[in-house]
Amino acid sequence: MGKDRKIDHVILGLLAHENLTGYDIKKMIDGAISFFWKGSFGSIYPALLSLEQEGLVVRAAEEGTEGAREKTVYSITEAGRQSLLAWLEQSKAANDLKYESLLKIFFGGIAEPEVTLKTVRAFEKETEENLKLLRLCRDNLEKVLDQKDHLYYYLTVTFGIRSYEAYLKWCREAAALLKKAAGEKSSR
Amino acid sequence: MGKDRKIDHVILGLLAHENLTGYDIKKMIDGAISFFWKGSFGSIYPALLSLEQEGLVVRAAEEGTEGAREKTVYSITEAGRQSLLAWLEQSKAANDLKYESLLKIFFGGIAEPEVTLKTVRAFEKETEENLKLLRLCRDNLEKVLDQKDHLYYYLTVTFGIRSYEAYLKWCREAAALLKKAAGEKSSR
DNA sequence: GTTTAGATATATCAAATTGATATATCGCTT
DNA sequence: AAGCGATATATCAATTTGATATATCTAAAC
Repeated sequence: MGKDRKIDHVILGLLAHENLTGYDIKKMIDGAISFFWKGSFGSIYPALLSLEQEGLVVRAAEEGTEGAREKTVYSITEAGRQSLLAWLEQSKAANDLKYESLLKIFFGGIAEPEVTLKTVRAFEKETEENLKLLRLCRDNLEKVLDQKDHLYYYLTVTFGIRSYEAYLKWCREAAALLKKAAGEKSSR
Repeated sequence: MGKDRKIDHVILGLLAHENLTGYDIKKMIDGAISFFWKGSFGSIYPALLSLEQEGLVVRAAEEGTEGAREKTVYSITEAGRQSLLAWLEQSKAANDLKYESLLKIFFGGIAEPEVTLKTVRAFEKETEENLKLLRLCRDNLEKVLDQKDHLYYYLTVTFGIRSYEAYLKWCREAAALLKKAAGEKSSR
């Protein structure tokens, strides 16, 4: 059973690029990968302590401790890099989704079609906003695509864009079917 | 804080349609909604006890207890139906995704492009299989679309199909870019 | 100059969830 | 009669969330 902490891979992956504090890690997750992965302080800080004990990360040397505010910058070790690589190389991956919107749509038969139509509209609006952000992101990335790691970031962003575009197309179809259902109901 | 159990809505939604045991609920989740929502026995059984205490479900009258194997069939109450409806009517919804595949792709720069290409291929294969199943599902549903609840089931299935189709399109683009990156590397 | 608001930084906790394991019965085949 | 897979419930450690608490630093506002 033991060793099932997904957050470890996120932390090691981010630290493989640069030294970070727990707070920095949270910011990175929220900024760069939140559209397909989330993480909270409550999992990050305990995981950092645990990774340190396992020797996969170490506290980075502090420059100028003088009067500096207390913070713990972490750095990945060679063992950490190996662990990360081992995870990357097993191409199997668990993709777990929890779409509360779809759950509401699935159970829509319990309420009037208008209720589900509202759920679809809310989902559509949220998706439009997310899509707008990701497109901005992509436009910026395309200017620097030649640089080493940017291809990989670009790939995840285009995944998000393709997905969101498909969601929006579906939203329009779904809304049309629900309006039809609402119409049939009222004209009986 | 309290009352944050998403599994409650799944259970109530399923019970709104028919009486079920905890085991039945697990089977329903696995069969009908697993492509966008999962649930384990470890959350279902405790939730059923809790919902019973809150008066949202009751143990259904057993027919022919004679020699029948022990099982607990649950039934939704009027209060349960109201609770479910209240949840449906607030169109806000939390959609939480955990794509381990994308996480591996995001951190792909640490390994050779071939490693990420393998991850994309594995994701593509899994998606193709899922898509095949959902298309079968849709074909069967289209024959009975006139029936009450089937529209809502159909909507979630088409959501899955549209998403998976978009994933596959992206997989091909991603594979092409990764092959190019691998080629540039070897010809330096 | 000082209050105040927002960002930085870490820690902790109850509640929810996962994934595994344990236990036992039933129905079917060998 | 043995064995296997499905039915059925329960439990537990480990993980994760989301909230809350605490404290400092920075910059703007007054």
